[in-house]
Amino acid sequence: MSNRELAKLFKDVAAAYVIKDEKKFRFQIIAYQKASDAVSNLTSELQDFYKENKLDLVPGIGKTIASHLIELFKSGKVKHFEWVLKGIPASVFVLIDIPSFGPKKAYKLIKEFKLIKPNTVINDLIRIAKAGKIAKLEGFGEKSQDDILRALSEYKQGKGKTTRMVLPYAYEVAGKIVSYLKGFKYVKEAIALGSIRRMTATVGDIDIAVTTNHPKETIEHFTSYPHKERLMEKGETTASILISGGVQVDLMTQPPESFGSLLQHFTGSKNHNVHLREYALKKGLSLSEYGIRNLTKKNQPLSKYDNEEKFYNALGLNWIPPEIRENTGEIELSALYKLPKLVEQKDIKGDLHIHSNFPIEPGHDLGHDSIEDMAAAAVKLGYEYLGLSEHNPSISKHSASDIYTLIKIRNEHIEQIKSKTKNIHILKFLEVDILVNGDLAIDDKCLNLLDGAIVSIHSSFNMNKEDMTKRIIKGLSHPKTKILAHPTGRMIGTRQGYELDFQKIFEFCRKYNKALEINAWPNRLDLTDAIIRQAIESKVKLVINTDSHTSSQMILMKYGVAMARRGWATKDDIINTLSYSKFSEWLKAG
DNA sequence: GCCGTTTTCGGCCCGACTGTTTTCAGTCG
Repeated sequence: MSNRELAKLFKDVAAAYVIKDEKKFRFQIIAYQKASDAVSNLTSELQDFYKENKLDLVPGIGKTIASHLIELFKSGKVKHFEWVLKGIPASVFVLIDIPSFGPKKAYKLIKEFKLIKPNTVINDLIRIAKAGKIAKLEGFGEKSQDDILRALSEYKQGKGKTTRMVLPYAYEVAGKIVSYLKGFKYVKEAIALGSIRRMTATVGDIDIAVTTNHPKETIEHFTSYPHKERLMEKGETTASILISGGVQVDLMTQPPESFGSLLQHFTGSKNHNVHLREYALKKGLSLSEYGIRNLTKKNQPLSKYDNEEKFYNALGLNWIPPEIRENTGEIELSALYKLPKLVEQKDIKGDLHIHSNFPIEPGHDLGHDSIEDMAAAAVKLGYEYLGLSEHNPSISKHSASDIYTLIKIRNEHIEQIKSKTKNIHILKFLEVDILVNGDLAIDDKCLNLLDGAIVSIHSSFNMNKEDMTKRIIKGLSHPKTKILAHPTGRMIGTRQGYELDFQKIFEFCRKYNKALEINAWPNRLDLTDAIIRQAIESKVKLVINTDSHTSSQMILMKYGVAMARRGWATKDDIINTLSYSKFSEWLKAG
């Protein structure tokens, strides 16, 4: 069973407990919801943990659930789950995947109208709603009947399940709304929070916080946003709208004196906040977006915090960078004042994965701008060095000697530019294909013309884990090979990326001094944050590159840096924070 | 059912909003 299916199973078990007796099973419900959440955020398959006898390593899975899982993987079913789910029609579990439907509402409707067929339940319920039968039920009314009807038809049309936005796009959309809000006279500060501030690779909905002493007028202004498609909710301090493209935007307001707690609360993540509040409770403190309440003394006024650092400090913690607020140990380390100093954009000294428009007749896409333009952009960014790494000349169109000549011509051209350009070091790289059998696309003679090779997979993506791992390690084995580009090959939203045995890749890279790339391209963001962290724990060096095909794309570096930060990378973990002389040493070292 | 820098027992985040209600239940983040 896949993680997705297991997460759904745990979610269903939690829902079944809610239906059975919410009070009695209160903590089982929390436990199964947590387990579901944990499994869906896992980067490797839970079944692999089982095979390696490591289920107990998964946070949120304890002894009881682990034993249920073992039973499940061995026999395909779990007696305890069957008991919990007994008597609840399968159609209930279809409905609870639809926004605004929880276990209670779903069960009540299913029971009332005897909708036991899971495949037809949505259409059946739509028909019943249209006939006006739901409004007559106790606890329902005309309004909720309309809401149900809309939720069901939106779900049927595939809305609500809208694909997540890539981070840079969400950033841009949020930026527009933020400036719209900042243009309003009563808004003091406006900032995008949530997953945008944490810089997750994809963003579901856009969260924005503002400080104002006039929340009512501000919410009025927000809900009249010109690109609004529909108002979702509007209260005294918060509101939600749907904008074109089906993107949900949530607004939260606070007066300026509570800006710190507002930032903290609305940045999340949810798991970070839950854990932080549990941590605070042990000290007798209760946290909310309004501030901190001391529970140990009676009638204490709420302590307010106008900035976030003071808020964390009040809990005995160092301020925690948003990118690592995922409840993966950051709170405990912060309490010990031992958080790592994460890499910053200003630490980056060069970009090594750049495609110019030099006519090298590559097998894949060529860049659009000249080497001179790329170099100028690098200077502007304050870099010390730039690695030119067009794709290798097409091996289907050219003979080995043609390829050698093409690379040589490019080298000569680079030398000419180098003699004119004194303020940046230009390196002769190439992005070389790793062929199906693990050989590199160009021969030793060609490779020896280079300062270094970046290697990557651009064909036969559908290999199994073992074969792909072998293929990549073979490709990395050449002494000129220094970097593995976009290691998983994923394309967000369109291609899943191949599976690799990362422990083997890490081992090889550490032993032979190879770096794994963090590719900053918006649809790639590859490596992912979780694998970056594992790589760092395995003491593997990383490099952050933009894979730019125009000079203007080189500013995308910040998204690569963000992924590195999410993976807890410090400056020392990133090769292209080295000065040019240190970097050259690394390049030449075997 | 999970978990541990006061704990292997005894805790378990906090609040907003909506609709259907006259004080609350359900859902969401």
